[in-house]
Amino acid sequence: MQIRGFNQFGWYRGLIIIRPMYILHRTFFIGGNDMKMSKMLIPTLREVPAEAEINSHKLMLRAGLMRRIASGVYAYLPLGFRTFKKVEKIIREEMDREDAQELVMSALIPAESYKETGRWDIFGPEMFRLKDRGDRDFCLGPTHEEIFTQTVKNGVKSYKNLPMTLYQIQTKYRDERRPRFGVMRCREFVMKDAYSFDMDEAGLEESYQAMYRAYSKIFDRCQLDYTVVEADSGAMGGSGSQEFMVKSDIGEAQIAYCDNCGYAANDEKAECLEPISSDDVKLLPIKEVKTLNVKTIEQLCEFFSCSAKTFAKTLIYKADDIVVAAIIRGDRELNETKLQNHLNCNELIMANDEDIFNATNAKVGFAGPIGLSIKVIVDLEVKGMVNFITGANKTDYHLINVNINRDTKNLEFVDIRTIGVGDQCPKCQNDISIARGIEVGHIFKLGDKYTKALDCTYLDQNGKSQTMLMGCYGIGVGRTMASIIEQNNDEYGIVWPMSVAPYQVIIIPINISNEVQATLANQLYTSLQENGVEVLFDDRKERPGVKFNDAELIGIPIRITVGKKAGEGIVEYKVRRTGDMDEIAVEKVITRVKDDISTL
RNA sequence: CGGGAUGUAGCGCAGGUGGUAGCGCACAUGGUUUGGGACCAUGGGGCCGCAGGUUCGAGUCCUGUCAUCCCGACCA
Repeated sequence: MQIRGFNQFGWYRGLIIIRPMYILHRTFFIGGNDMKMSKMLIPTLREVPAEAEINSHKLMLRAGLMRRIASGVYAYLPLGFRTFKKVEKIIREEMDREDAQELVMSALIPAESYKETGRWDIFGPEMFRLKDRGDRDFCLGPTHEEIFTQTVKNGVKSYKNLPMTLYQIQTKYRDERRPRFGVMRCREFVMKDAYSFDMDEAGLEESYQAMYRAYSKIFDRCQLDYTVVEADSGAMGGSGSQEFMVKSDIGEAQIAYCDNCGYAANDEKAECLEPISSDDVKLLPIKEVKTLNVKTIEQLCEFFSCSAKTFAKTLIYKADDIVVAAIIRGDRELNETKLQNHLNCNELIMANDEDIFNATNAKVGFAGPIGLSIKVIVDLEVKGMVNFITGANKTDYHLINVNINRDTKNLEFVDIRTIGVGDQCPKCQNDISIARGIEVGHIFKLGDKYTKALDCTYLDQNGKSQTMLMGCYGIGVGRTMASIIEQNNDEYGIVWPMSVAPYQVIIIPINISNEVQATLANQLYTSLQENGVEVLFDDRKERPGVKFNDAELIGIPIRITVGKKAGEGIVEYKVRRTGDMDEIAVEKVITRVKDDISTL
């Protein structure tokens, strides 16, 4: 199927016009010429706006990098936009190095594109939807698998053109239920998304590894401390995916990692091993116990005066309208991703009171594995539990001394719990550690999920039609920028790595009204600019303290102060990150700056 | 979507029991200052989120609504 206005020549013509404008703007013009602070929009704040909670968000507002437009929608101000463009530039360079081709798709997308793969419905309320004047459905693109696949389908016919990786750096729209933490999780955000198209598995693997290399270099160049973790690929299908996680306490994802063997995985994905059961405990006969109004695990612990580990809790879920039961040890957390993958369903929600009553014949709080007629999935760990307590499927009753192998049959045993502290590494059995991370990048082997649905094929050497295999790869640009701040700040403000600093140097004349200082500072400013250094000139009629504080807040790596010794041709040179400070002759500034730019 | 909180000047906040809206910072002008967020004087800036209601009178009381943030649920 062809999208209107999107035929083979249409999109190609579009590229010719749009791409040069876009690239010129974003790649080469990091900024204008006059970098005098007295005329620039850098609205720093002394106090933290009430809207911000985490460090990076507070600092981005205080340093005048951005402002909120609506919940989850932000504007980047001049200083913030410079860093933003630098991150984009790094991404662009590393993508290009791996022979990915840049293009730009539209953000406004007709519904048909998503209807064919079913995602028009699957996305649900997370997709921003709108209609044109002819009442046709459109959306603001949340992600572009369909569009890229269609474009490649129409533009690539032969094995001779493969493999091919395309990417764009473009604004995405997702109507998040709860935007959070400034640009970390927002509703309008810029994403670098790339899509690879290959002939076979081996090719996909190669394209995937190329992106792995590119991503590692990108985050290295941003000086981020990150880990690559195994990620869940269930809902998207495909054969594997990894996330690039920036270690941070404010991260929304939990990572399970092993210091011994290097295993690291998102906790949605991390496997839990089946514990070795000991057989020397005597199995006792089942007994029914009246537990009037004792429903929760806490209440049960108190009632039976024992720990949560002696219970098996039964959770009732609705998987695409089918009611199922999931059983895990009382103190464990159910991993909904694992359960959803096992059930292979689109939607998994906790059942309501009515469904629970119909399924268990009892009020909420008294469900158990024995006598249930619905599908029951039991966590591997429960297999080894001896004489445990569980609901009796009868209001106000529990059963004690239940043993799953003895007392039930035909249940499915699956790993459905979330890994936690005290668990073992699935690879080497050492103790696993848990940390939090911010997902800044995700690489994904999609396989034929989209190419098959959209019939994206090529002709092989034998003239036979084959389905292409696809990978997709995303980086959140704003999120990366915020993560850099999250990992690089101190009590005074941001400490930008040189590679992404909005300016490399800031010149501060102590007293701009002093002619000697003003002249020297101006000369220095001009000669640094002539030498290709990105320099900010604080020519404001402010007291020194104000300028120093602002310079530190906005995090410029090198500060040059022109003060008392201006007459002798001596200035003060300070490195933001280390705090190292010394006085040097003006003539030596250029060399020193160039040196520091290449090493810091 | 459930729970909690907050909306008063650009930012941070104060405004018992109703009586013409204030403070600090920021901003403008003049002056004195100039190596770590100066001081003095003068000045500008407000539909107290919005809409109803009660009242002679509402920032304050009542109802509704919108927005923002936090916790949770959810999630390419």
